[in-house]
Amino acid sequence: ATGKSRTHIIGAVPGVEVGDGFQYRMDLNPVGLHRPSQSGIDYMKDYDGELVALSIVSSGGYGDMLDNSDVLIYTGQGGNLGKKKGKNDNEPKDQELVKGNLALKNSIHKKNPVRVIKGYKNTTLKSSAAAKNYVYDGLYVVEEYWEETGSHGKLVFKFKLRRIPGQPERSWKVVEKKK
Amino acid sequence: ATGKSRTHIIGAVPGVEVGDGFQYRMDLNPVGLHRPSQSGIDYMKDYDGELVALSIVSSGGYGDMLDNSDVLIYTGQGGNLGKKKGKNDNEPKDQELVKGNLALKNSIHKKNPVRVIKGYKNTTLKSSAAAKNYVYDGLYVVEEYWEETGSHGKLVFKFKLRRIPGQPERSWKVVEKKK
DNA sequence: TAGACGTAGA
DNA sequence: TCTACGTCTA
Repeated sequence: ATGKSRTHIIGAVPGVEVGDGFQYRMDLNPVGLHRPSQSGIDYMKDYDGELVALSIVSSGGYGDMLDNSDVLIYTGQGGNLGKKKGKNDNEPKDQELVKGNLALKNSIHKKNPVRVIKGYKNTTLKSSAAAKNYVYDGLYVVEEYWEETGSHGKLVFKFKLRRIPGQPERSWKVVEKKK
Repeated sequence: ATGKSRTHIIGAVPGVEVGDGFQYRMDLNPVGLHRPSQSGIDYMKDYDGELVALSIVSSGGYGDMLDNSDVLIYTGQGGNLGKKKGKNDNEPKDQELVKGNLALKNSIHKKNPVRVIKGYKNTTLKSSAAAKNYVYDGLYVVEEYWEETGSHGKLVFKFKLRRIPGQPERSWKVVEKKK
């Protein structure tokens, strides 16, 4: 919470441990966990020019499950899946294999660790009185991806991530809070 | 920076002194300085049912001057003055004497103190290495307001605030930073 | 310059 | 549900 680092860190971030909680998306930036203020996928250009994924935030905004298993299915970005406020461009469209989606795909064969932050908006962590909406869940690898056709008939990417073994167990309990 | 207070505080906020700096708009919320995440005017319903202004953030986004004098001219909200990203509703329109604008107007005869936070986006405070984009400038009273017609031909409100005497001098120096 | 799993309050 | 002087990266 000092100045601003904003470095492209691959893998574990010094000083950040599994279970660390943060109140706002933007609090993830200065510690180096996840730089974008809204986008769910952070990525960088690798030494060979390929995009690789650095971290993802899974907040349930795209309908992805948030359990404590070691497998996470993450929906790609784009296609107007987020609840748009813009009046005109709400029409769903095909997702494209670019930017964050392309980075996640590349990370499959790169086998690089990807940080996962889970967002529990409108929920309360049992062990914490203060509002910690985002919790660092540890390092994952991207195992595979596939295409689906949403109920709206448009293309959607799904990425299957698996938590790397040997990391601290997640002991916190998530409790739904009625808004 | 603990939990969240979010109380409707009129006047000075305990623990916050003139010159205190904050990095993000949202950092102003938990300390009780200014609750809205984007809106420039915070207000509440007074005991008599009238809206009164609690605080304003002057970031220069509406073209207001930011000097160190004791008088501040603040532009009302609404009318699509902020640089809109929405594609369709960019058309400027008359500002209305409601919400924050009405609260500022009422504060004239209420004579209640209004907190002023000055935003120096894309600038650096000489005395601070870390990014402190928002600085608490102290308590002001709203002396008068008037209407203007913008270059676009639409109605705009202007509020004249005067810094209450006897508060600490502001010693920091603002230096423009090329982006 | 525009897009993105943002936020708070009315 | 929508507005609001947001904030980051590409």
